[in-house]
Amino acid sequence: MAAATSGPYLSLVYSQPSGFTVNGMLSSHTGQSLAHSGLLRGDSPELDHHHHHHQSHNHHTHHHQHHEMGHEPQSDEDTPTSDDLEHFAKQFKQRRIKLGFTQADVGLALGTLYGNVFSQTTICRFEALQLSFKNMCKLKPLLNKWLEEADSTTGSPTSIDKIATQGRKRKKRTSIEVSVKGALESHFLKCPKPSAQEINSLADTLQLEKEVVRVWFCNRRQKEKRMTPPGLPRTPEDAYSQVGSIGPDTPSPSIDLQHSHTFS
DNA sequence: ATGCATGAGGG
DNA sequence: CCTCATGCATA
Repeated sequence: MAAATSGPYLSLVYSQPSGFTVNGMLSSHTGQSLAHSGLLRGDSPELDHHHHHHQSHNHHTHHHQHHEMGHEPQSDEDTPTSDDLEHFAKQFKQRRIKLGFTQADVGLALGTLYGNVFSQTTICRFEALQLSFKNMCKLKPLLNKWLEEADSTTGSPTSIDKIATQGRKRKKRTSIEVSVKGALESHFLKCPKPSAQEINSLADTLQLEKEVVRVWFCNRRQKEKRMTPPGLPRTPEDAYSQVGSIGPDTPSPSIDLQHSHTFS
């Protein structure tokens, strides 16, 4: 291991992922195979304008065409609610495990099915609802589709694929000491969006690179935007109680963040 | 399962 | 610079 701690990472050529393999055509499709449209991972064309859609809220702006509703939650073409996502995530994980697949397997399978490969990390975060509401909505259909395939396909020959991405040397993960983390968190509470100057000062005080501090704040903000915000104990306790008189569902963590758009 | 990181897109 | 989607590397 010649990896030094926090060594100078050079900007080498990056083996861009654009060479996504479009193979993976399952030849054992009992049903009908579908031709997916090549969608690069990095598209993100959906830019919610300046309208903050609240989580757990449907804001169908222009949809005067055909409205079918009054039955099951989310059939295929409607924005799910936070609760729907939560339930789906649970179901998904359970089924996935039952079928004997790992999170990594699913990520790969999605790549084979749609051309969009996902990492174990993303699947994990989806199951744990640790993604933004929008991101969850985007991934749900994909995972749902996978579920159908996985359980319907009897003894499918799981195809394997290798994703060769990574030609550039990634900076080694900086390990921030617990005490330093605590300091950062304190500052975050005071000011979640410090200016460059503030960041510089902090970096100097904590003896960290400015970039590290900046990124830390960015990541911290993202965490606040997750569906399952940090510091919100899901009371893992009393989760094994299989009482038959359980409620219809679990209390939805309807959280509302996302605001403060008042310049600096 | 999660921490730190990269990169695209937008100002 | 920020947000946001995503993931390598690591605990």
